[in-house]
Amino acid sequence: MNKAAEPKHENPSPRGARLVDIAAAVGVHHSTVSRVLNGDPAQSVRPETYERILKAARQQGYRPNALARALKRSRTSAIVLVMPLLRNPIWATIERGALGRAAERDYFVMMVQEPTEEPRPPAHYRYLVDEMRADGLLLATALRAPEHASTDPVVPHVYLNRRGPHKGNNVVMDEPGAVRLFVDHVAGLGHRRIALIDSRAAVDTVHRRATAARRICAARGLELTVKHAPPTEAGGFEATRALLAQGTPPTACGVGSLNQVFGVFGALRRAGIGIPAGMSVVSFDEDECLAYLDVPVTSVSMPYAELGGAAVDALIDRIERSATTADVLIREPMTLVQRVSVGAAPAG
Amino acid sequence: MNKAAEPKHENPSPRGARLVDIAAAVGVHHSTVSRVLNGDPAQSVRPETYERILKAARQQGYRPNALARALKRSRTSAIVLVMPLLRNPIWATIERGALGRAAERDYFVMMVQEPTEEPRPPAHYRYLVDEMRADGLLLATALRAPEHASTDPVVPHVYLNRRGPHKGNNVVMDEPGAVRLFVDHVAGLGHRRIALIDSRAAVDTVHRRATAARRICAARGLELTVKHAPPTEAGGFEATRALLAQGTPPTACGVGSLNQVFGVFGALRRAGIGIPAGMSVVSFDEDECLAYLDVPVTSVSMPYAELGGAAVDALIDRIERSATTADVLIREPMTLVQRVSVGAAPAG
DNA sequence: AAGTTGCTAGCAATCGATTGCACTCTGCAG
DNA sequence: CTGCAGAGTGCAATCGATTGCTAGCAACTT
Repeated sequence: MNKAAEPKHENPSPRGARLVDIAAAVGVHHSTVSRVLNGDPAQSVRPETYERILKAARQQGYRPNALARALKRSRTSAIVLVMPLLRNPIWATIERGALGRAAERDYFVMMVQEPTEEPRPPAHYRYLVDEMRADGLLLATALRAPEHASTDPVVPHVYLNRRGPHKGNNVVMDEPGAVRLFVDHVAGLGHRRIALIDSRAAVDTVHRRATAARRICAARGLELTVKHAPPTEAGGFEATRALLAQGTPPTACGVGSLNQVFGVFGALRRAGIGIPAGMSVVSFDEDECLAYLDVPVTSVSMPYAELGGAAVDALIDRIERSATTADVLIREPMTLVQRVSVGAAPAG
Repeated sequence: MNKAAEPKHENPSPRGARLVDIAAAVGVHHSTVSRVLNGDPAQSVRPETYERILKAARQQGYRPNALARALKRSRTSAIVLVMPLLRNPIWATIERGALGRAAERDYFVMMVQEPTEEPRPPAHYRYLVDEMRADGLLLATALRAPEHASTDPVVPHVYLNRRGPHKGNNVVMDEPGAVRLFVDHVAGLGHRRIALIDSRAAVDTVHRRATAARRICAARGLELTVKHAPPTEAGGFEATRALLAQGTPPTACGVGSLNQVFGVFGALRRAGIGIPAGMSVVSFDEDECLAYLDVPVTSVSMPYAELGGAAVDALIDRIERSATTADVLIREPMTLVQRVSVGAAPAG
């Protein structure tokens, strides 16, 4: 601690100005400054004092110390977003939606990456709230909840794009709706044998899509094959090869993730199967690049930014009003982006 | 010897246990607990007391309040990562590298998204340090620094994948090396007219690549065309069309971003130009999907995770040791991933 | 003239952890 | 028996902001 010569005596603190600094400049008590700056309605101040405080605060570039404030208020105004680290662009979209909404509501978002290879139970992230780094958790880890229903002291949290063990704090996409869009479209074109290539069933969204697909296909008398594979190019490739090895392969398939789409295309190309002549393909992830592939890919476009925003809203409601919110299902706008990878079923 | 029959001091705080709670349970002053838990070397405690403190802390699941600690220590152990919100997968990789390194060094990372449509100068993010939400800034906003050299009170910060107005706090990739890899490869196959399709020149990485390309091509007597376009599929598409409209179009091109690659492919396909027969293509972003396109794309693979990690190291060094670090250039491992989108130059 | 009201503002406790300093014991040397 | 060292702890200030309560003072009411 060598005494660094501070040439500027305006601000004794090495950091920014504090309440006491501007109080000293104006000649009032710092509590008065606090009330003025926070617009305390119970406080009345002479207009002149008011102006001088505001001016001094501006001049000194006052920024409230978020730590001290949070400590006193017992509220950090920060939330943690726990996300898997995947290349899938939907996560970026969800993130954008969440960050935007959080900013609107004056919250900070701290990101934590879920190690994909070794996912942790949501309870693992409790410490962030216990250490008072944040007020609540936005859990976007992909896996379904096999864990013990956590009855320990509850930390505000909301599950994003997955369902947790309890009702009331889940914000999810209308996956059955997306599946129906896909099935209706291809069934309308005469396809009777349908496939779903998706990530592993332990992923909640995948589970819901697969369940919905089975229900919908059963109701329509369609034959369904579900293939689970890693959400990568290689995963899509292998799943497609397995599909083609069937006696009577499907003629239309929905693909759960963008990366798998590339693999599906690769496998069909290698097998000499034309798209959509030999196989119709629909992606459940919409991305601009799909329009530029050798065969532009039809996809189901889902409102991921809204999903992120709605999850933030739900979490903040829980934090601020300790509200027992209801599960949120994001439906709109969900559209089928028709390009050319879907065609009529082959005759016969 | 008071045999406290586990008086189970009901934690009066609605949040987790505090130092005073475990101090009360053990029957010592909370300052003693603090020293024990922090392993203060200047402290001597009876082994028995030591054990009881540790046990009580464990029992009550003590978590230090990060806010109070940071307030007292004047250090938050958190850094902010400011990133553009782009679909480009390199950002996810940089992020992974940064988050991993930060975790190793016991720092938290708070993400802030740079609005892509309306980028802000780095100074805009100062408030995060001024409000003591973090100790420093990792600036990964893409634009080159046109701003006035900021001489105001310095906040610890490091520029990531771009260069700021000053030396010493920039961590960048060896873009000239990447360009050389590309040019050497295609020149070695006989190409004499080369193009670079990249984002706008205001982006620092783009500027460095373009500059390097001009220098290298000039030195080798190669003809170079640089096209700037948005880092999107549409951008790559348009740039390629413009290129093909030239009297004697180039026969090999490097493409700055993954999304543009799709556009380039689309435009070449539409123009009936084969890859690599009519045009060799190299991507400056490596991604697994490139291997699965109809013509697998040769790319330059760069160590983005290392870049993110090195930037975190540089920033933390600046924060903790207020060190005047040197600029960091990430070179290794940088490789040319050869696939099939590059071929010999057309004869003539 | 005394009491009441309203405006303006200060005092001090508080949030939870850290840390320099001081204090109380023992044991032991002088 | 006195003094002193050192082990083992406690006290209280501190970080910066918030907020319930108090207090001075002027104006206004009976």
